[in-house]
Amino acid sequence: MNDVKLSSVKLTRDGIARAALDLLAEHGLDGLTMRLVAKHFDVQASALYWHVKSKRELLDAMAEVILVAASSEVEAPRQGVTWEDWTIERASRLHAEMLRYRDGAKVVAGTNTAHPALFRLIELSLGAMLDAGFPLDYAARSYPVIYHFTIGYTIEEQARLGGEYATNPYEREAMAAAVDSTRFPLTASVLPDLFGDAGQNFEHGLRIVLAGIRSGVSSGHSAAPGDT
Amino acid sequence: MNDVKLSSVKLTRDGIARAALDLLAEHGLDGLTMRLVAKHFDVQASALYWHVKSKRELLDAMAEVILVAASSEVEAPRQGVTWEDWTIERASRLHAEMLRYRDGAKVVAGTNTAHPALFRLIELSLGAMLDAGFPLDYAARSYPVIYHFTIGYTIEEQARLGGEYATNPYEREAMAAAVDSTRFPLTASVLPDLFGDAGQNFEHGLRIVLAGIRSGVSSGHSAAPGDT
DNA sequence: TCCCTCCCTGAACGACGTTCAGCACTCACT
DNA sequence: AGTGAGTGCTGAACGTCGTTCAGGGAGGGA
Repeated sequence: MNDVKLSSVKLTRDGIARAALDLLAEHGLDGLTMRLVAKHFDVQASALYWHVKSKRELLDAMAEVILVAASSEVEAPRQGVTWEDWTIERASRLHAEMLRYRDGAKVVAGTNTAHPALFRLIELSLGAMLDAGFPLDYAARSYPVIYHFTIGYTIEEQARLGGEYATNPYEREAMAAAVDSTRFPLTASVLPDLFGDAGQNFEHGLRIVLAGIRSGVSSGHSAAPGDT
Repeated sequence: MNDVKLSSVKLTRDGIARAALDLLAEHGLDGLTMRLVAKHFDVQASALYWHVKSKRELLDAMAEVILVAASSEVEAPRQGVTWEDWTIERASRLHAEMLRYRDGAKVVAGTNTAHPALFRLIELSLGAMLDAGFPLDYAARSYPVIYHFTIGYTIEEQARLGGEYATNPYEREAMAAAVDSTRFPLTASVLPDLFGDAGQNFEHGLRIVLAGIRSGVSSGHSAAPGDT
């Protein structure tokens, strides 16, 4: 509704990033301009450059807000909680946190963030995997799979939520019209499952990944050249 | 080297997309402008708008080129070839095709493409999974996991390859300096595995996903409301 | 010959990211 | 009280971007 002059709050790097994330909902990633963010604070666009070096850095700060929100206040799995359940909860939280903002996954994807909260999450995850019986180097090479799947899934999910195009090409009818059901009968019969609006598909994928990790692939095990 | 006036080839939507992909290598996604693409053809930028409705559509066309290149000339797995090996080859090809162009994964991620070659690939994949013994609805909900992981992995991989930042924050030293090895000893000891330049990490992740699919997760099975 | 369609030019528009000189204001230090 | 060094912002400007649009030349069918 009212974007303009909401606050008069002190400008900070973090505050700017949070405001930018809120503006994302209404204007999308393409519509997110420096001037728009500045207007939110009732300020000139150039004022932002005192707190943020560039728009690139602003986007990084936005990604950091999401990632930190998803990883803060995490504790190691309590006794009785399986590694699987604990991990699903962590990944689901990241999923939900990206979903809160339009194009949230695209903001996070491929951005560099070196916040301690993230390393803490990784540390706890590795620890949990060790406790679950995995070798450390196997855990280190397998843990990112969860993250990568989460990112990839959420990007696709948010692309389906639209905004990008005038008429959403992921609409049930549009998809059904695009796929020739005589050439591709299997595909046509399971379109809702493939490009699912089901919502539980994320957890389904997550469980697949975890089961895969659990099943313990033994490919070329080259131990890291460090201490023995 | 020489970007300017290479061709005098007839302008087509497809040709423009291919040229844009080539220009991506040198200029990156941010540096890819309509005027730049136009200059490659020795033409005014506005000339492109006869063949392409907008830059958004150009990006879609670029994604289509990549996806079609990765999925064309695919045949069902030949006898004796396991579903796993066949799938790994398919995913690796997509991975390689995105890797050919800088920011290739970001171009593909979340873009809508309705080319028959893609549906054909999905159809063949579903068929292969049926032959491997999976129920159709399970296959339909699990197959995208492979795609999502591939996208997520490659985005992160290309982000590490840099361009985005002046000094690459993924450099071995930069990362090592960022993580406090007394607070996060596990993380610090396996940094190369986590943010691996190993190269074989992609296949490792792929095998995990496939093992997970094979292991057959049984979560809330809500059969698609269609034919029985 | 005229006309129609196909492609492209050239100029322009508004908006974008970013820079920079300058101005008020705060606050420590003399 | 006076001063000087930051701090945080204004207002104007620069170059570039995506996109639009009137117009024009080339070529083929009538």
